[in-house]
Amino acid sequence: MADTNICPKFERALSIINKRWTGLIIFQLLTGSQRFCNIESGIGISGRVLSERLKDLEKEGIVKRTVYDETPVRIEYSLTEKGKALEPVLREMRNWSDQWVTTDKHEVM
Amino acid sequence: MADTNICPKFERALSIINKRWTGLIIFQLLTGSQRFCNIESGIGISGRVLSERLKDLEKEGIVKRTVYDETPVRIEYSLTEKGKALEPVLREMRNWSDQWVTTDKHEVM
DNA sequence: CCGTATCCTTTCTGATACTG
DNA sequence: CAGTATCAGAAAGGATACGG
Repeated sequence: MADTNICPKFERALSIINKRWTGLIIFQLLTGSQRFCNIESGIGISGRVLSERLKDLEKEGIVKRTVYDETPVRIEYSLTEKGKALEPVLREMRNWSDQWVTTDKHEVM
Repeated sequence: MADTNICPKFERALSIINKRWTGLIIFQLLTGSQRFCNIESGIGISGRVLSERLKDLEKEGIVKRTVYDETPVRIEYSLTEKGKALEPVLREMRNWSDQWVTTDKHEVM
């Protein structure tokens, strides 16, 4: 993507996580397994995009898709170890936003 | 933007930081003040977009633009307190990428 | 419920060219 | 050096409709 040379791994991490919705999806999954429609309504993402993101994250080994063979079938998404390891990142982000971000959106950039 | 209800501040933070290049720009600025062209060549961003991002970040109070009245004039960009406070976020991200991200790009998503 | 396929609109980006 | 303006192509997003 952007092949600079500062730090390839870091840049790659950014390209994974720094996509729209991804942060919210992981944030949501940190609270536990979720079904597709829960995530969808939980963060207000469209189905098409959520599907896309979940597949990306699955491919990256951050999210795991589990099929419970009940009737009707139940499918849940959860974080892998790699995904859970992102918790500190999100936590720090959360701290930062609590401290520095104002809610009054004078002008949303 | 995405008006869900999980955590407005957090979502806002994401919308600020989760834009392409922003992470890298801040990462770069954490090493100290930089001039426009340094950032530009440092991370391989086009001037047009860098200019845009810097203005965004300035408006958010994350980056400060300082004009040194020399001849020729010198302009440097640096992080504000709010910007520096992002260091832990980036640091955790860095840790995570060191631990979990592989460089072999089987297929860059 | 859990998606995928299509289509259409909006946004983003980079290249280029041009000021102070 | 430090940008801004324009422009055209690429990418991303949402809505809808449909299938397993």
